[in-house]
Amino acid sequence: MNIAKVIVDVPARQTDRAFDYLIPEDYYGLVQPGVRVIVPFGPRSLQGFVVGVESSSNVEKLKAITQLLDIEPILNEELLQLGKWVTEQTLSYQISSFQAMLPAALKAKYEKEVELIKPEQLSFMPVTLQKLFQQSLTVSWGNIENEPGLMKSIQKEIGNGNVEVNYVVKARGKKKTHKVLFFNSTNEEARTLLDTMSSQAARQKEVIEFFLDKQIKEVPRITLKNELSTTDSPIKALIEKGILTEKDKEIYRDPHANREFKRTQPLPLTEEQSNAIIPILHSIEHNQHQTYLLYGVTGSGKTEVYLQSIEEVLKKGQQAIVLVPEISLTPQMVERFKGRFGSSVAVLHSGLSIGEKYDEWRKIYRKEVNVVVGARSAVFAPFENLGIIIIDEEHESSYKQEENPRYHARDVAIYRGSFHQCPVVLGSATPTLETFARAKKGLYELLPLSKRMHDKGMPAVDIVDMREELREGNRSMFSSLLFEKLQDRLEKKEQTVLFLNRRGYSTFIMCRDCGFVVTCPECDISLTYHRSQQLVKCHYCGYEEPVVKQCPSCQSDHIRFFGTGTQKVEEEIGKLLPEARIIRMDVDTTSRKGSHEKLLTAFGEGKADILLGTQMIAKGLDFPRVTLVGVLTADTMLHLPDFRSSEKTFQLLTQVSGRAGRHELPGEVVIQTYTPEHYSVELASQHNYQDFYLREMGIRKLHQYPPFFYVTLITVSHPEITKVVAVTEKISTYLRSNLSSQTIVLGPAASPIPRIKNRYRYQCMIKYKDEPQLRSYLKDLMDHYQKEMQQELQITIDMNPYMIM
DNA sequence: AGCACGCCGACT
DNA sequence: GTCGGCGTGCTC
Repeated sequence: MNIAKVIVDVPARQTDRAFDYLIPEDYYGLVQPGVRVIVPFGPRSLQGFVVGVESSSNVEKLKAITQLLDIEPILNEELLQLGKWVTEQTLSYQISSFQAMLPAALKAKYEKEVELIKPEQLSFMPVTLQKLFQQSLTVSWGNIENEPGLMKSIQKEIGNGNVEVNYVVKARGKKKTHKVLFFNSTNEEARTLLDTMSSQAARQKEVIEFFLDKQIKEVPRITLKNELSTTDSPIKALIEKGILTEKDKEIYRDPHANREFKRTQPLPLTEEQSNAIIPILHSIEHNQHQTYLLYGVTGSGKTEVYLQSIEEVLKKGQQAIVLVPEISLTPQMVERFKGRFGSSVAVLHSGLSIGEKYDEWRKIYRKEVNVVVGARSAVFAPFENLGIIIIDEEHESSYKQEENPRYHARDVAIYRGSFHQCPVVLGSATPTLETFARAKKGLYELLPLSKRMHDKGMPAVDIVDMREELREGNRSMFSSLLFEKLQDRLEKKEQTVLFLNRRGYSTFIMCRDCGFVVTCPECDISLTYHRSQQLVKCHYCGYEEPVVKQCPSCQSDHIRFFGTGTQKVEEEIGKLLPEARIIRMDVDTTSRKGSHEKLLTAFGEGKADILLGTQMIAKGLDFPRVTLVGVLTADTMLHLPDFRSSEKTFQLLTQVSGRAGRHELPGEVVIQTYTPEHYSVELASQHNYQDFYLREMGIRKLHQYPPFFYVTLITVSHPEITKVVAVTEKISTYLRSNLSSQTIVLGPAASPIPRIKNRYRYQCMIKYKDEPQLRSYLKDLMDHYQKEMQQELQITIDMNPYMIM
């Protein structure tokens, strides 16, 4: 058993398999599946994952593992197996799946450096080299690659055998440590010590007394110095005498260090909640895998059901994973879990730094916590005795990873739930059609919560037809109804949330004389005007340029800004209601770390009357003084070329409406739209999921979309349009001729965004009911285009797309 | 992904 | 003749 099977850190088709390496004698028994190693690969050094250990290999000339990075496997058997499954399901590379399961800190960083191996030859080398190696024998490649002269001399010395190129693997995540002092004596020893010590050593005595007083055996050096306001010298003396020892001890960066969480007790459950929790508790008790759909409106008390289920799991000595959408990982949510379970909760979300995430992850890995609350990737938390997995707001699109591996957290959760024989609870007021259909079919168990807590009814919703407003001469972005209510709230000192799904100032800029539209030179997308910076930006590639005052095509100055973004609304409110205090939340105001939280806290403290924002304000917020919610244009999403657009609109509107009146004050909702008759708008205003579900299912069935059919989307991109069309054409022909006659292959068709960053994009959509061979055909396709994909051609395959772009 | 190897054009 | 362009194929 001295051969290791290693998956190396090269995400490419040709290297997506295990390579064999010799295990050096020193590492016998230590190299086991799931550990990370450093191995030579061609001329380089790479990080890799050991996936197997065997006693023989078919390869003649084996190289040996250079370094072992983990003493304990970083991926246990279950996770290795899960990684393989994810790879197969999503058609990605094994290495990508492994990396997706671990915190970024564990991903290697590579550096190329040159080393002077014969220092005695230095004096014969050019002065430039002598200077270069003056400080150290190794110099990073970055220092020389941009200096052609230096490069030449280095190359010559490499030829002479005096200098060598090394590829070093650098760890990214550093464990943060601090110095801790350990007290080695018993109390009695210490007392006799105190007597025998010289009276000169007053400071040292103080230190010993400190340990005796506090009855502790260890203390961080910093703490000791602060408490006794002493210096290093007495400590050093004690260390030399052997009374104290000093060690580096790992500490965790605690993102919630300065926050107190008030401990909460389980709340009495309503009858509905009790009915919902009974089957879950039953599954927990009997180690049964079952997927539940906790179907409850906003404010119906889903969280309490989660909390009490987890409590049961913890009582059994098992662990729990709670997934929440990235955006709702607000302090409010974290607070509820930390409040109930205290320090046994780890929190994982994108707001943490790489180091902080690593720390939280290690708490899980070392079983120091039993509960993890986190976004999508937390589904891979390395717990070994899972008792429950909860996915809150199951319908949220952020559970789908939009890069390789393109996995859906819900699928992973159910897979792990089956492995651990534990329940998976999906919670939502507006479940995805797929999930609700499965619940209806009995594949999942439906647990309804129909009533809002504290007998609060759903807020009243008014739909305003903006075409009507226009006919009556109201050209502003506020209907008279919404404006009236807005004024009313300002007078009553109550708060309003305004929702608009577009950032920036205006959505497109057109010349009224010749019809010229300002578009991105690299993407076929109109540019958005950002007024505060006087720039136009592309929301897809980030391109920006100064705003034009004259039409670039006909020089006319009849330039007009069409469409409305958050910036424009902010400005407009400023004009109409100058006394209103507004907080604007969109990508532009929340890109800095922590700003998201800061803005919400400010709003919660009543520092503003109006919260204006995009998508990101729709979820999870719960502010008692919000009594009015306005949706400025409900149909922005409705007309996207995506079979889920109605569903997404319905979910969003329902979600937003749920923000109003969650507490004592009754809430009102105003939805402005140009298509008031559309069923997603109408049914959302009535909070009527059931009818929406039936209506939408009819449409899905008619057009052969999920949940009736599976969908796979292939996107081809290349700088030349002819190439893109040709390849997409070939792919669809190939699939058509190989797949069953019930399967529908659509395309080639231009993608909804036909060009991004100078690359043309075409798509081919496969709709199928049963196609067991599909994955292998797609693999063959990828193999066939492998060479071209190493150059300009890009083919992405999404086995269950959530965005058709 | 890198990198070496290898085969064709413009130059000391 | 050689230096260097990037197409091709390999990495245990």
